Amino acid sequence: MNLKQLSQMLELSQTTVSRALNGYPEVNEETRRRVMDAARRHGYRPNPSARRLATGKAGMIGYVLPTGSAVDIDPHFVEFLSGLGDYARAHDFDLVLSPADAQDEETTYRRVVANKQVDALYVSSPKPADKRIKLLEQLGLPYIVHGRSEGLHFDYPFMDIDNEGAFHEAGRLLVQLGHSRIALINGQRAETFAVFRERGLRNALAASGLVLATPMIRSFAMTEENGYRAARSLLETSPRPTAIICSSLIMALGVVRAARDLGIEIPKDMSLIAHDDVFPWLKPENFSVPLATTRSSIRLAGARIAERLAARISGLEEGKSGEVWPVDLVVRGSVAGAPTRANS
Amino acid sequence: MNLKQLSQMLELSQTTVSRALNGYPEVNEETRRRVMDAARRHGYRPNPSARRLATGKAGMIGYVLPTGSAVDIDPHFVEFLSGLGDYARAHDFDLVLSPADAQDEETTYRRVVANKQVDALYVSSPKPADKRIKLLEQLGLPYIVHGRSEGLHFDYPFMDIDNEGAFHEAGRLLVQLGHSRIALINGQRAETFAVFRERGLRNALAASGLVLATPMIRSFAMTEENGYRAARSLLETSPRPTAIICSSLIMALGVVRAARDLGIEIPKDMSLIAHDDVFPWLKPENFSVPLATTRSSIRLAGARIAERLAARISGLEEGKSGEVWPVDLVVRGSVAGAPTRANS
DNA sequence: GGTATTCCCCAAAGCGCTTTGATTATTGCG
DNA sequence: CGCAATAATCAAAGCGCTTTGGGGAATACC
Repeated sequence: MNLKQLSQMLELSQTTVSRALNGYPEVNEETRRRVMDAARRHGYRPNPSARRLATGKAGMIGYVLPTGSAVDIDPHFVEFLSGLGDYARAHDFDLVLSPADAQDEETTYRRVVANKQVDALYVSSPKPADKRIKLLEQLGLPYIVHGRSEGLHFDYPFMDIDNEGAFHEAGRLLVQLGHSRIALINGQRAETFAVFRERGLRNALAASGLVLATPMIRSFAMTEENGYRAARSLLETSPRPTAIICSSLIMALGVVRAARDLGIEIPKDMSLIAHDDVFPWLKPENFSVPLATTRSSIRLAGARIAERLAARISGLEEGKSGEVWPVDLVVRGSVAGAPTRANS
Repeated sequence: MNLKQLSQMLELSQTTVSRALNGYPEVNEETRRRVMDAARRHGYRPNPSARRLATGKAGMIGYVLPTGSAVDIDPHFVEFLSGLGDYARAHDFDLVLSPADAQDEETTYRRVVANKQVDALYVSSPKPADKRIKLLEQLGLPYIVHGRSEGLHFDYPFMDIDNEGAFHEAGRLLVQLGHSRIALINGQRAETFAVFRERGLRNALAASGLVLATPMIRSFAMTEENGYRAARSLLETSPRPTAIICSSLIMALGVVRAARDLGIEIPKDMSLIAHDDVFPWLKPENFSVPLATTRSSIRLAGARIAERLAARISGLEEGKSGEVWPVDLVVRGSVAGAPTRANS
């Protein structure tokens, strides 16, 4: 069933039917009702390709997916996607993933924009001075960044959580509990969130006259194995840290394993706080010692970004406004006062 | 730069230019070279919407993504996607995710097909007698199922791993090591893979005159927490199982935690084997006791499915052939002989 | 030499929609 | 009553591509 057939059936022109369906004012309300009704009854659905060709609007939002044998999409993505998908379903648009060579995403961005394949894009895992943001700004397609870049000389629309504040809080708590040797196991430095988290922790320590020394920082891709290695190398120094703050629950698994291997008890010998993006399949309260976390649902972020993208597409949202969500600090059994000298 | 401009520039008709570019035979090789060359130089890219409208081909493959507040996309999906994305990038097509209400995926499938939004679909997590397969068969769009259904009275194209064989092997190994009380912590029964795995294990036991009794089976969504609960409930019975086979690495985390809580040592008191889909962020060899696994890369499966979908789209692959990949059994420290009576 | 092939290329007709520019009723106003 | 304004509809022109159905020129065949 296409427009032509429908309009013949109604003995109206395609123009009128099209307008009736798309809510244009220059059509009699009675007629509109008739049209809407017939469309529903016959299950008429405008052909998206035709509509796209005519309007230039795609009804889809896009994401450039970095791929390559060396590239691992991380499991956070799927949670984010859940949120995005929820909103997208409710508002009837699809998502296009355009795989790109991780070495050369620019080509793909340009292609997607030039072809008008999508109405908006979202950008994730922004790096400091991220080129993709510059590019999109220049290409003029609506977009939102999930996270933040740094050192860009213009504003851009983003949605981020307060990584700095979160790790500041976490650090402050540890300091209050008497810890002074606090280590950080972070995600890769190339990611802006890692920069912010480090900064937050550093400032928290500085506020009490403490220093976050380079040897107390590890930055790696967030795998269990890297968490283990980082923790091990930290805990084998002397004097060892009495507390670790860690950027992901998955890494925290490795940290816990390292502590166990070394006979270090949590929280007696060492406190541990990790950032929790809220996975349904791995919960901090179920760690052998319930894990204190800085918590923020990445899924909700996905839904919010979808919402804002939709608003931008339809012109309801403009400007370059950034949005920063606060992060909860959830204290659980993995934190305790710093061990007394006798223990350490 | 569009076809019209390009053809004017070359002083050729759009027909000829189009044909030259798409490799049709009725064009002079010399002309073709000229055209190809000009197209490259001017960065001409056919507008996909127009092409789609004209040909009905979309240049995209689709996936209907079940969503809803109660639905969790599981982390396996992202690994699968990595593989799919790798292939898609290399062969220049995009992926469309169409979010659907998990309660009513049919509507979305119909829409996607009716609109010709994609050239092919892939279906994951098939259930026994999966309705989606019937529907697609009837709608006539190329598709491939990742996994298998059961009880369908027709053939369909699928790619699956040998779940039955894998758990058969795993079971056989345990039996050979003297285990007789073997428990299964499985994924949800609604998933066909869970049915196959149970069957594999059951047959392995039966081959030695043993029985996989219902009280020795647990079936839940594959989260750490469910792994813990299942293991706990199994290990608190008496006599308790001396070995557990578990359907996922994530669940295995919970199993290990349960064993630890109960003071049960792996592998001395209990052997453990889990299925490993190969995540970059969680590796079985890094469990506190290296975990024996049945291993199969879900990422490779993604790439293979993309390949087959592409072949189907271009008519290179036909028929309903299923493809079953063998699964490696990787023995590591988490398996040992059954404990002697004194220990159990 | 004339006719049949083959080789290249073209004009034009879609694909299904939106939108512009008119056209035909209807109503309002002096 | 006549003319302007308003409302409601339509025909037709794109959007950028593929593909059908020819057609002219060069080559082959008898």
